[in-house]
Amino acid sequence: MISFEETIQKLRSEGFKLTPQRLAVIRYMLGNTEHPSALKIHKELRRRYPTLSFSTVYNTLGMLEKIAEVQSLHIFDDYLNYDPNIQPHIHLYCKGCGNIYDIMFEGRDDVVVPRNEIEGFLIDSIGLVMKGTCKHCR
Amino acid sequence: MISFEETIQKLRSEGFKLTPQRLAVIRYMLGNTEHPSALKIHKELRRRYPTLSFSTVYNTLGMLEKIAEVQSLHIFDDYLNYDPNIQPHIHLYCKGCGNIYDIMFEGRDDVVVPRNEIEGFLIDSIGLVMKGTCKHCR
DNA sequence: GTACTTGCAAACAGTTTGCATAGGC
DNA sequence: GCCTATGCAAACTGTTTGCAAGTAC
Repeated sequence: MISFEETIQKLRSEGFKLTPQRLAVIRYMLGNTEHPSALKIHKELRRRYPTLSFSTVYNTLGMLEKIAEVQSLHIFDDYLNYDPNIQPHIHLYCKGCGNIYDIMFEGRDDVVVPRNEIEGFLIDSIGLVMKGTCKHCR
Repeated sequence: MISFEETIQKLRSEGFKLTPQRLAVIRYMLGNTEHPSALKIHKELRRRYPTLSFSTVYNTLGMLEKIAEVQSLHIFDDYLNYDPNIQPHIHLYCKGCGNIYDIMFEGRDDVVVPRNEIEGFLIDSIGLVMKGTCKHCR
């Protein structure tokens, strides 16, 4: 998600209707670096849109994920987090403050993943999954 | 999970009882590089242990995870996979054959994560989450 | 006016739990 | 024999779906 206009444009061109609920989710996610859960998004937006339902939040996030304006993250066991940053990047979850920090590739073609420490962050566990095509299947 | 004896030893010393069901799960996981799901484990073992229940499979996997002889993996959206390899390593899931390949750190202190290709594997997406403690919380 | 979207409630699926019975030690 | 483990079924939880009413276009 780069800008409001670009996202709106893409939705229009794909035939999605611009409802107030969808626009609210889009505005909430734009530039949001907190990696909110669906619950958090729903709770926050409900203050201004009291009838906003969970299914609409999920529907909108699913729509944004389908047009690649948002990605869902499996950081915790029991729910998903959503990220408007769709560039390839790395997540550091701090067990102390609960923050989720981003490390970008920043134009580089690779990132060095250390076993112990990265940018002052002390690593307990590394979960790295890549999806794609193996050499036998190419 | 390095060996049968070492795992048995650890369970005994932690006060866990060695039931046929638990031994079956342990034998099934030992050296298994397929990253099976609980469903797969249950289905396979049920051929020899027709009354083996899902809850016992989950209970046993939970026990093995607690004593750090197994780790659970969030590779897919809808279920967990289990891995007896508890060394830090990387998973490559091939959309073609469905295999999950391991890349070990192999004594090194870091792994270079490229954006496009690794060991002949063509990368579509990278999911990397590290958990630990940030510099402010140390 | 015609779809598509919403909001509610019910369904869904993987995992977890409660409890009476079974069995390791 | 004691106490934990098992197996069944029911509960749980985040997410998804069905459908009547509402609304963007």
